[in-house]
Amino acid sequence: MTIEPLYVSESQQSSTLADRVCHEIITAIVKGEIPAGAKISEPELAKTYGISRGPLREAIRRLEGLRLVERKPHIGARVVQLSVKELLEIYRVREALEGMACRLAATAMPQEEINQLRTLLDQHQSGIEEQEGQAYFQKEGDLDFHYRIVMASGNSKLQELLAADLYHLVRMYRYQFSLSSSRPTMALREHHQILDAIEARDEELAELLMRRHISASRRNIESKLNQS
Amino acid sequence: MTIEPLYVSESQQSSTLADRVCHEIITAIVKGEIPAGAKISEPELAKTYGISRGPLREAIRRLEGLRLVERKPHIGARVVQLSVKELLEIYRVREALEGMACRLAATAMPQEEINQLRTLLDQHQSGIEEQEGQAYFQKEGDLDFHYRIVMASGNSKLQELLAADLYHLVRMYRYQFSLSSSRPTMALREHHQILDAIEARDEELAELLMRRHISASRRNIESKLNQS
DNA sequence: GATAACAAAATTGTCGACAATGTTAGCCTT
DNA sequence: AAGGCTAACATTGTCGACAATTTTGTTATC
Repeated sequence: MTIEPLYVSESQQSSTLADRVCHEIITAIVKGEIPAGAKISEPELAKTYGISRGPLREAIRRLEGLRLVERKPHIGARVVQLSVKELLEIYRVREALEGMACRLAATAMPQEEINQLRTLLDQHQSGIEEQEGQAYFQKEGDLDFHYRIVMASGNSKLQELLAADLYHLVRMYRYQFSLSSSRPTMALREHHQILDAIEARDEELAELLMRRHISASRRNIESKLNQS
Repeated sequence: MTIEPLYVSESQQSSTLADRVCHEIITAIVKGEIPAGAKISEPELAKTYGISRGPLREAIRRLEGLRLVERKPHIGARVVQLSVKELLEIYRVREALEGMACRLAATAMPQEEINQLRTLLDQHQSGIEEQEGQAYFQKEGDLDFHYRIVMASGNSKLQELLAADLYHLVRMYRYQFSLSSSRPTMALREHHQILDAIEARDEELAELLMRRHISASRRNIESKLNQS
């Protein structure tokens, strides 16, 4: 049984070419099939996806808004070039936004969802112990936990900014830098503590723990990438 | 030989129609010239701005990413409908993001910029005392202070999310709900305190004060709009 | 051999026309 | 008269062609 990545609106029967292709390109960029920094050729991509340049350009405009590509007038669009500096910046943003999300979730998350999330964490535990699919759990599983907290905040603006915008970039970094938390056991324990605070309806603590959790990840990455 | 006005400046020399018209539409939406909740007719708008539907649709795709319009396939785009609930949600996001921005600014803001910002606050003081142009200072002046803090954070992701995305919506609300801080003196004092904390390089305090400042604005709006 | 100017090719930007879908108005049935 | 069906209309979605701009390649000059 695989955990459905909820944040990927999948199989998109969006009925419009631009929307459908937009999602396909997002996936391709996140997975590195279209490499970072690569130029996006409109005629080439149009042929690849079998559509005309009209809808494709609309899709690119959307990707521009998601900060997955950068466009210069009359020159063209390039996939964003990932840098360590920007990755660390994103973690600062996550620390702020997910901290707030966690604070709100402490008030708004129904007990039923808390129980479900606890079950999910237990599955992650199994995943780590078995060493099987560890990479999966560390990557997508971690993001799944964070995703559920954000959704539980009940704040649609937070949900949009994090789940719809930022997580694409986060996943892109994980794929391409092969970033996996080198501290899965520690991270899992922190997830449990965060959930404890939410269940205790302790806003202050919930926010504090989430911020520490993300801050620790940031410092972890920082030291790992600085030493090279 | 015709003499072109060299300083068309304000009207975005973006060299591409889609970009130029996009900015024009943003302004029109923020100011309410295209009212909230209104349907966006592509043929009509295309005629208004004297362009064809191609670039216009690209502009609309961009507005969609900025959350200024909502699009439904085969039905069309509408300007977002502002609600009190969403306004309060935005203030939660600002509390989190600008709190973080303020924390970073406490480390990164050069003394020179701090001095300039202090001067700006003194001008705001004069504005309030004279009662002349009070509305201006309360609206745009307040946002100007916050804008400078965000820029001083040195975090490009924060800058994008706040300055490029969120502030459009904030300004839209201010225009259309005629929201002006009913506590200009208090707000100005808080601005000074925040700047004091930054000058003292006290990250913790700077973040705390900014969060309180925005939280107070939120509660102020909350009580004012709930009583009606 | 290097550089600058020019010409050719490729790419992006824009437009108008056609196809697909959604909406509306009128007619028929009950 | 009310409700549903149908056809005409309007709007959105898609496409191919043309214009404007940038990039590339060539040639001529120093």
